[in-house]
Amino acid sequence: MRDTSGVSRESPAGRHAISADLIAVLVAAPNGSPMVLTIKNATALPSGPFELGHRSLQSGLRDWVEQQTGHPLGYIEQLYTFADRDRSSDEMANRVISISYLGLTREEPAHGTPPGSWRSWYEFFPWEDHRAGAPEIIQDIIVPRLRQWADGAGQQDMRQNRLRRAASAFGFDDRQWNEELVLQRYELLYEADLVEEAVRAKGTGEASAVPSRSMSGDHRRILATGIARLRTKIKYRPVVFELMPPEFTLLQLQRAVEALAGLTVHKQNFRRLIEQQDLVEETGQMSSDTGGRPAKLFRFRHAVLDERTVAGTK
Amino acid sequence: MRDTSGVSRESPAGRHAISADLIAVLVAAPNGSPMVLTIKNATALPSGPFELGHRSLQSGLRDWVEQQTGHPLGYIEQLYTFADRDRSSDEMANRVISISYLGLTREEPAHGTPPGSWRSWYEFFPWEDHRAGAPEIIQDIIVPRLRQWADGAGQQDMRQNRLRRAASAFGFDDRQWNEELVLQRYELLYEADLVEEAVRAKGTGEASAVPSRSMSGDHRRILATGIARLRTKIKYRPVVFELMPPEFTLLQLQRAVEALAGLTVHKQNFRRLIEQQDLVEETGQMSSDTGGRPAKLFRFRHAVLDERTVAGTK
DNA sequence: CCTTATTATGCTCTGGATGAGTATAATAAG
DNA sequence: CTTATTATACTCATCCAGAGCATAATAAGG
Repeated sequence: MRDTSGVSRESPAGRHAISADLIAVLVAAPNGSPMVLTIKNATALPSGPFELGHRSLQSGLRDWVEQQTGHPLGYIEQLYTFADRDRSSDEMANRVISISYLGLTREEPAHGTPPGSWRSWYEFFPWEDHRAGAPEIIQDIIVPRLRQWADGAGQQDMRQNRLRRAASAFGFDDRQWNEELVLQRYELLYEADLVEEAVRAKGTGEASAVPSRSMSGDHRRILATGIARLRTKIKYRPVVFELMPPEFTLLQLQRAVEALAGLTVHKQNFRRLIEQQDLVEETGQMSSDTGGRPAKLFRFRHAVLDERTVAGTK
Repeated sequence: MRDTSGVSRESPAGRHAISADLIAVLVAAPNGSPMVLTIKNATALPSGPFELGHRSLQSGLRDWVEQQTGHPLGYIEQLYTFADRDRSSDEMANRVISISYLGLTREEPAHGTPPGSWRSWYEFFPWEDHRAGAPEIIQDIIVPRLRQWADGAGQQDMRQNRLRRAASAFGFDDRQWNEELVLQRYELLYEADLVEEAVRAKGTGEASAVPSRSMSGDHRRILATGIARLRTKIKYRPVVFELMPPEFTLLQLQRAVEALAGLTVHKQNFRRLIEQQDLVEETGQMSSDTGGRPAKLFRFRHAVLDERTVAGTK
């Protein structure tokens, strides 16, 4: 605090060498399924070193992703920067700072795209998809094991505390399900040794993780952070449109929102909200893809972005 | 994307050396004035190198701040990570990544505390304080200069666009003032060369900055980010209490919220909101400090934090 | 003692947003 | 020509936030 301000920075003698990584949570939502780009057989998020040549972190990520996927990145947002010591397995000499980003892209690349591949994010978080009601895995597996974990606590008040946190995260004991608590839920499961990563890291003997696809390192945690951020963001900023094709029906838009939120919404109310906010305009075209009455096609009104501080959906 | 996952990370050969800085936006709000800790005669935010010895970024910042200020840090939140090339003046050889944090502390240090000193954040952003109505600086200086700037644009649609953005940021042309747009407003003024930093960086000849205290580098921008984050956060998380003494009256609490938001709130509605959310409990004591009917003293109910996903104020 | 200023606190009214339901229109498929 | 499916228009009740009115409790000044 004394002598190092941001600008008249002295020469960095005495500082340790640190390298920086970019990690991306890349999201697409083709026909109402929320996909995330993974590598290494769906065990890791795409990442790469931050090169000195880049103008900024943001542009470094954008260049790198567009080069790799061949698709433009619609929206980029920084998620979080990690430098925890236990992140890199055991190398102490050189420390890695990981800067994670959320990126939205309009479509998944058509051509095969190994080595990266798109996965539904609910493979990693099966308890997060409530579009067809609360998944059975919650009542059947998660709740009993969390109760067990709470009972395992020493003192009375710690037991109470664990139970309260579990109930509020997973919405039992007449608590309401809150779709935004993705990270809290993952962290709770981690703390209770109910995800594979926790068993692996802590070396706890009896592994009884909740069935779900795990990732290496803390990548699943980063993914949880990205999903949580996106679920809150769509409520007050019109970012869903970054995932939509140029023209779409209102039902397609609704399906995309539902895919992200993991919840269904009331159709009529959804339309009322969208239209009264002037987020979209008719193209004049109709779509009759899936049987039933043909739907009007809409496009996003880009003008709203600088018209006012714009609200999102739902 | 091909071969660098987060975990089986190969040795960092070929990567360039990078060093990391922590920058803190430290906020206190003694008797209803929002203060930020500065150094170097209020031209910079406190910052320091990130050492390898620290367990994590967060704990590194906490250790460092508590050691420097002698006061515990109630709440810490990461703001943003910068690595723009133009941040460090001209040294290209070694690049600095700056990780900025928002920290809330309960009181300003009693003893003198040079070299750091607390300043009202409205010295840096005089246009942000609307507690006594919209400041004159907006109508008298900012709006005309922004109109001038918009008129200076080449094409018609660019002129329109600039005007729309200005009106939405500063709430003129019957637009509503939105206290959360702190960063947008600063960036707009920067773009229009109306803050000293822009004149300095771009070397634009005629300097006609809006009167306000500037900072070195992009520190004022970081401060704007912190204020904006805090103004949104108090609406859905009970973080104001991190700035309050253990016991306080409801009016003191209201004054703190108003100081942060830069707005006045309806007293009765504020109290209704606080009490119906069970955020506070009576201590049984009364305070008769300032004349008038004595007020009940309250304390924050820490239990609410794990009871449920808790809302904030306003 | 009485008036005034100041603050705390209780209560009401109103408009808008939100959640949820009902009804009707337009198409395809059998 | 019936059924299934989707789009789209209304309606209704509830909740909440903004705003105002009224009253209680104190200090200070005449």
